[in-house]
Amino acid sequence: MGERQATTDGGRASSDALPKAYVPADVESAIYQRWLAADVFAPDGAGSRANPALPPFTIIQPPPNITGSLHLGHAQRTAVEDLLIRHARMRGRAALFLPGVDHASIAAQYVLDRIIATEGESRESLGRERYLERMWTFINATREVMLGQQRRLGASTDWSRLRFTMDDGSAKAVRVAFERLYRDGLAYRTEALINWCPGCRTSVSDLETIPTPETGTLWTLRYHLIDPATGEPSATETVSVATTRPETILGDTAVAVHPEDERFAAIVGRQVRIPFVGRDVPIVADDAVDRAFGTGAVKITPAHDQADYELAKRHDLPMITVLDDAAAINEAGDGYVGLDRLAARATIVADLDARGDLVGSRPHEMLIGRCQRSNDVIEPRLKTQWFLSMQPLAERALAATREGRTRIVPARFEAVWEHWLTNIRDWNLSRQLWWGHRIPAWYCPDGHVSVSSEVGGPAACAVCRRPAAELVQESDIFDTWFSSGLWPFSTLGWPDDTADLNRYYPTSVMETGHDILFFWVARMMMLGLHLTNVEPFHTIYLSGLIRDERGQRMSKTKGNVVDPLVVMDEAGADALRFAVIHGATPGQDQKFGPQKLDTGRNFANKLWNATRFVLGARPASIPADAARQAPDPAALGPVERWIRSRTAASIDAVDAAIADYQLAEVTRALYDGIWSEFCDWGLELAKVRLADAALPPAAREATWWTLVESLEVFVRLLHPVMPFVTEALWSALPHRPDDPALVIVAAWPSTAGRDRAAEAGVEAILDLVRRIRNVRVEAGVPAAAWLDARIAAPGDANALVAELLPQIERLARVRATLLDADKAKADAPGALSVVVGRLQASLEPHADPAVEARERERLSRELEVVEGRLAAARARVTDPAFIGKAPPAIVEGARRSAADLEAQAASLREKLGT
RNA sequence: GGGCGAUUGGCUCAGUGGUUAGAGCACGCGGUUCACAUCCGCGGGGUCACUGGUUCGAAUCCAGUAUCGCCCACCA
Repeated sequence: MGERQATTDGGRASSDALPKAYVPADVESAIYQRWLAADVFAPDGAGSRANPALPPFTIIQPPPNITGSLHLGHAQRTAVEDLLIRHARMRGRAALFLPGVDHASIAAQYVLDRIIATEGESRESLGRERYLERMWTFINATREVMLGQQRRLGASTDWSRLRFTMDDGSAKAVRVAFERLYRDGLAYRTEALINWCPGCRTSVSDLETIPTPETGTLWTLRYHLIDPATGEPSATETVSVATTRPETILGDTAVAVHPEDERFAAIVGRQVRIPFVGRDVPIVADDAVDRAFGTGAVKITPAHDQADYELAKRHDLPMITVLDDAAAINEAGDGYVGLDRLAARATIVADLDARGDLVGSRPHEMLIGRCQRSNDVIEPRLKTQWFLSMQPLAERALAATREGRTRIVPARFEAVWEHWLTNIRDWNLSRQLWWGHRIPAWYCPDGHVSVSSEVGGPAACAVCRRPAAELVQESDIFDTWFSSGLWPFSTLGWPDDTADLNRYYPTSVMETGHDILFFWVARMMMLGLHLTNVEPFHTIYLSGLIRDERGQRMSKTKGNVVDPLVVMDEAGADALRFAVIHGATPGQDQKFGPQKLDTGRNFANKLWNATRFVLGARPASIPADAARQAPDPAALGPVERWIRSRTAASIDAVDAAIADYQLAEVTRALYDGIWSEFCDWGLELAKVRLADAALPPAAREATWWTLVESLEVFVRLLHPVMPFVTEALWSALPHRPDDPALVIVAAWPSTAGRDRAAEAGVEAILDLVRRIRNVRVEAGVPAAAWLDARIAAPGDANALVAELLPQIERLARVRATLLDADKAKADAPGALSVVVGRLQASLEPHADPAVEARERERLSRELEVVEGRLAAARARVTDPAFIGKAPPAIVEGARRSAADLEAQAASLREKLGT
């Protein structure tokens, strides 16, 4: 299959092949090809090492819109998903990461319309068939760009299962789902008030209508009451109403007042005449009217206002549509027919003024609904459309999270989830677009409705059995989110009873941005529960949004979109992945600037060079092709035990962070573990034994195998975050015969446990080294100078210090003499004193009075600090409230720390001679 | 109008009750240490937004305030 066998051919311990710095681009692409060749992405691929006894782990990728190239937000999502998948894969789970693309009907049409407009064409000029052909050409091009970006990022998606929301499988799922929902009485067709976008010429959902603040005008105008005696409008009796949309008076069918408003009590039940259209309409009383707003009386336009629509239904008022598809006045608007809504508004205001019925106007702050896509002002309109009853579906979705079958990360979004699902309104499924799934409903000349999931439609009218030839299919298509809502199971073969559906459904984690929690996640949950009877995923992981350096949302119109490809060209995919995961606090937006990439790039380089060093430091007694072996326990020194224990600590930290979805914490733990501990201290300490020709070979071999072992663990731990550099290093490291050739399918590390005693012992020595370095600098000792040092350690620490004296010498740049524990006090005059914990050192610089003076000053400052802390510590341990109420372990800790400080202060005082 | 989030060093952010609040970047000083200058060593820098409360103990819990941001909502 691949160019390698399933296992390594033993070690290849050599640094010759590794260049001095990690250079990503060419390495990355070669590695991706190796993964593909080894067939490791598919959970059932030839290279899979999944344990069949373990449950599978499935992530269905949120399908990006087909319309364009990916941005940093996609890169972050993919990085997070891929991290989870790679981790699960290494844990031995059959890990399916299923890729896909969304047809994005309204967004795609919007983009294509603008493209063809530059060619002098339009939707209408092309016609439905040619338009759709054009769309397929368009998306076939963009799709390749997007998939290339995913590969570049290292997404370990199973390309054999790539899906598209417009492919045959999705189309079938859509038809069957709709038929089920229709039969179950949840999908229904009715005339209702919908959000109409005149620019896109389609209805849009509530979620796609963006409330936008705007300063409009609030006009006050008056209607004349009908004189009951004459049946004609009275010249004197009027009622004033306030409106921001005067053109809608053409569709007014009532005036409403509050039932308890005494100002209007006398006229409730009377009629007013609507100007221009000459219609007489009633004055009704309704609680919904706000007495304090405007004049207290409100004109009612049921066909073009949500609140008016609700009120009209309560009062059984007629509903008159006055706007057409282009939002121009239709034939109901008498003298204004054909005028655009805004032109009509101006004309009507002028005409009212001319009649003397315009009472006044003032600027008015308000929220205007605008189209998420085209930014046109949305007009509410009456239309016959398909809707989906949401309440029964929402209840099950709510139960799933309330009862813990699905968990939302971070948990605070559960409150948002609750609120939205408990106040949910029915979903308008119909779109007057062409690009998408056509609603599988057929109408017969008698108006009967037939819904069918058959490709060819129903054989006959479901009601009157008229033949299919006489039926006409609905021309509307589905809201693009309808097919998206089926995604977790349509991708696995639903509605067919497929092997994939049985094995990988329900899926594991749904990762996506918190901005589409309602658009998408809630709908997948509701449709999934209804259609498959099970929660489609057990965890919803919500990512934050990526913003630019100034905290602004990235958007094409702002021109601040960062192209992941450009970023990866500069710093590599690993660096980008590290950066976006490093900032990935669940649900929290992150700002992204180029400087954040440096951390990841440098980190990859650091690990790269650490590996180069280790490979190059192989003792001559170990053959270059030796298979990896565990270090001989009998030959381990304190340093080796410390390295192994700290490596185990890193495993624990990473495991805990992943289990809790604290992915940023994963990068932090690894950065600290690899750089600050393993490289800064582990390797430096290990160099001493590796270079000591006087030691028996077994000791040096144990040190080297310890380094190899830790490095190998770190490479595996880091692989889900930085897959490329770790894969490159994996092939350079020696392995056991049964290790796989690729780290992507290597086993996740497990810990043999910590060695707390070794950690504490070495940690104390590291503290001593740190303090010596610090003192040297403060005393102005030249960095290159070697000082004589006398080191004192109390009884039980003495042996360890003795054993690690060479390491202390190297790291602190001193020539050390270890004093007998009994005679530990003797400081030479003029020496630099170091006191840390229970260890002491005195350094003897070249005789220099200036250094001596600085040294006394330094010790006084240090004593001051120690005494301050000591005072606080004493106060605490003598406080009866503290002793009585704090847990014993805390009290004990405080006592110990007070005693240490006391000893330290005493020794400092002695050195100062006070 | 309701809800949520943020507020910690110059910048970007960790840190949900326990000694002395951390990191990266930036900054200052020093460095030809044989893995790495994409580096090494040392250092300066924070009354944890504010006010009050709970507690032996608060950046952390509670209440309120302020500023910024987001979500939801049919005052025409």
